[in-house]
Amino acid sequence: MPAYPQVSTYHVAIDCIVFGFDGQQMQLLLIKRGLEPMKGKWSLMGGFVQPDESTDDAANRVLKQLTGLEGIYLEQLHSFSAPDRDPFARTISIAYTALIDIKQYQQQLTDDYQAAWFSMKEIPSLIFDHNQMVKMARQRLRYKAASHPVLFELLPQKFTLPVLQNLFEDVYETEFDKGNFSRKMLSTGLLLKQTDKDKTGSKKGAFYYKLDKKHYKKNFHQLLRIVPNAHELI
Amino acid sequence: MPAYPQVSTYHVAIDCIVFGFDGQQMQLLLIKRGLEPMKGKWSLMGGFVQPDESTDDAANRVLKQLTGLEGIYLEQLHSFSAPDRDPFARTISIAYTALIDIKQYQQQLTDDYQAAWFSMKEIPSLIFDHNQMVKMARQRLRYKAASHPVLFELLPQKFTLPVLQNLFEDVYETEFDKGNFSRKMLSTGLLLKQTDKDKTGSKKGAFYYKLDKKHYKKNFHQLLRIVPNAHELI
DNA sequence: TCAAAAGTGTTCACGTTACACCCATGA
DNA sequence: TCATGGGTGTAACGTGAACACTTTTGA
Repeated sequence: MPAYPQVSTYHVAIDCIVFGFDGQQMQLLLIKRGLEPMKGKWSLMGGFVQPDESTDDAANRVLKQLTGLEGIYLEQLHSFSAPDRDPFARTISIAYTALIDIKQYQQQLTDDYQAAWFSMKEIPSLIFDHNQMVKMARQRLRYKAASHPVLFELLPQKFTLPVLQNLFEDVYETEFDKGNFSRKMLSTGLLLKQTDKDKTGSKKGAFYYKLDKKHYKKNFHQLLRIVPNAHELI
Repeated sequence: MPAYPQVSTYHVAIDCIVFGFDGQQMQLLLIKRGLEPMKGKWSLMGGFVQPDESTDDAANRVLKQLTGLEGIYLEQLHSFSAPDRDPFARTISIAYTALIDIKQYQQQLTDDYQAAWFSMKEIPSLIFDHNQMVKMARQRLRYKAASHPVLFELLPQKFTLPVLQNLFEDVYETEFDKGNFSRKMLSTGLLLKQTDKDKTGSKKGAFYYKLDKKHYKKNFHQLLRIVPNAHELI
């Protein structure tokens, strides 16, 4: 491979901050690192970028290895490049945020990677700058979710308004008025009411909704109004 | 330098999307590339990351070389990593958005780099994926400026409300009602009215304002309300 | 005194919030 | 029938948009 003369080269990795939602709380997927240095410590899922792939490709590949899922919602977060972030060798890492439906995630491969879900309040000390990555990912998710309907990526196809509200409340660490929440959410035109109900949460039962993919783009911006006092939270 | 065995390494570069504002229109700073391939074509200012620096460091170094200025507003935009983006050698580039006060920019070094300002409508075809970077930078700037007072970085210390309005109008490619604009802007508490006026624009003259650095953080979020119909623009 | 730009005031409509209320149903 | 959570109604309030109006001053 050609190179620019007298210009250094470095390892380039990707790391994935994988969020899930169990119906009550956001969860973070972590693995036990299988590589020295720091082998056996908790870590984000990551990998090195191959010569024939972009960092997006690499993130998708690594996520498929971990979860068995394809077409996961992925978004580049930030690159981390402190010269000493990996004490063994100079490595620049591009961090990606991934949002997955926790129920879709097949546990088949969990054992291979020793993966586990952690609630946001129980996140252990991670290798390198991974804790910083997680912190940034959460912040960015709040920012993004205030104006884009990304949080639906964390839910199954069918979900109820109370569950959706739980999700928003957990992401923004606040409580919403249920009346206002449901009215605002429905007013976006993004939700299609189903005929069946989820009766696990209450006697009356809550109607299921699906995301209206047709109107997804058109009403993209509407979520700005979902988060009350968004300016204080973002 | 140690390396992980059997893991490829690549060049890592930074590229800077440098925005300025001449009082009427946003401007983009470009240079004529001094390096093969594509020597002599218009390009963003960039450079390779050195072994002892982060990409932030590299961006600051490169910007100082170009403009002679330190402490410029810099923000990481995105990394670009298509395997063939640089046809000569595999290079991952981290793009940075820089906002500078065009009047502070000393033209001393312009000739060395053959730098020139271009209005947004006159941007030529650039090397590699640089046009894509510029496009993304503009989009992100709109997004960011809707909720953070970043556009002030483009103005001199003292500026008038009409000039500020021009800036917002150019960034969002729309027109604001001057009455509503000034009321909203002043209501953030970010602006300190000066006693002197700028009389170049009108007979009456417009009062100068300065940014109130004390309240800068406190009222950070307030700009959410500055852009009317922000949801349609972002 | 007029033109032109800066800046102020006022109205109306609408979105948001808070909170009271009704509904459905399993135990 | 009552407790519980789902869902609806509504009045008070605040904000944003539109636009008419006043101010200032050089020509």
